[in-house]
Amino acid sequence: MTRRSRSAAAEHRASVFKALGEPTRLRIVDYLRSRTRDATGTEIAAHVGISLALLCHHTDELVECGLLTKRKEGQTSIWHLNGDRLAATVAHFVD
Amino acid sequence: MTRRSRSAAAEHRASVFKALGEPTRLRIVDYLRSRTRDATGTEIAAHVGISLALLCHHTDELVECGLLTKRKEGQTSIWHLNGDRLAATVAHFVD
DNA sequence: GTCATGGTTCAACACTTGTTGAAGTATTGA
DNA sequence: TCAATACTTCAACAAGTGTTGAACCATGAC
Repeated sequence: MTRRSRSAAAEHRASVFKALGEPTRLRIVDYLRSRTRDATGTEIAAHVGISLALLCHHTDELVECGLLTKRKEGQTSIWHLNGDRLAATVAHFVD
Repeated sequence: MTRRSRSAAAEHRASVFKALGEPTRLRIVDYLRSRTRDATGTEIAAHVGISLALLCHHTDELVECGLLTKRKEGQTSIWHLNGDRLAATVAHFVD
């Protein structure tokens, strides 16, 4: 691994931690982890206790860093937690 | 665990992730992890490539969330990474 | 078509954060 | 005592962030 790609990897790892460093977003991730199935926007918003507008803002960040993916079914958005990405990021700190 | 302490724990977990979510701080933590011994302020600042003033600012945050502890030997500050705290925080995401 | 539902985008705001350079403090050596 | 070292604190600034409410856009039911 080159110096450049190593630091790029560090930047990306930091972006995941940054996303997790916001209590509301951490609750979104925790909620998705606690379920076995993916969740709709309204489900998440209701569970976390925030508006859909705010949910959109936070899910944008979580998608940006690769922690969440979205698919649309009709008018409903369905969110999927990328567990591998999460595991890979924290794996750095596990011996 | 009560609802209150559970959310307090989540807040604290978020504060650790927030600290790790800044590339410069992540590099400080990575550097301390890569060493076997604790490091002085000048060592860290030199390795990470930042001023002592900026290092102070970032170490404050890392101490605040319990990731780092400091001891003084004369005029030198020596930083110790709290590996247990780090492991405990990310353990949540490891099955 | 009308209406409700579920989501997205926008503008605006207060607040926080990373960074810099300069000034200040404490310790050590000559 | 003088000077150097190793931080620490301060003030200031630009940039970014979380939150809100309103407006907007699709989709589905009737």
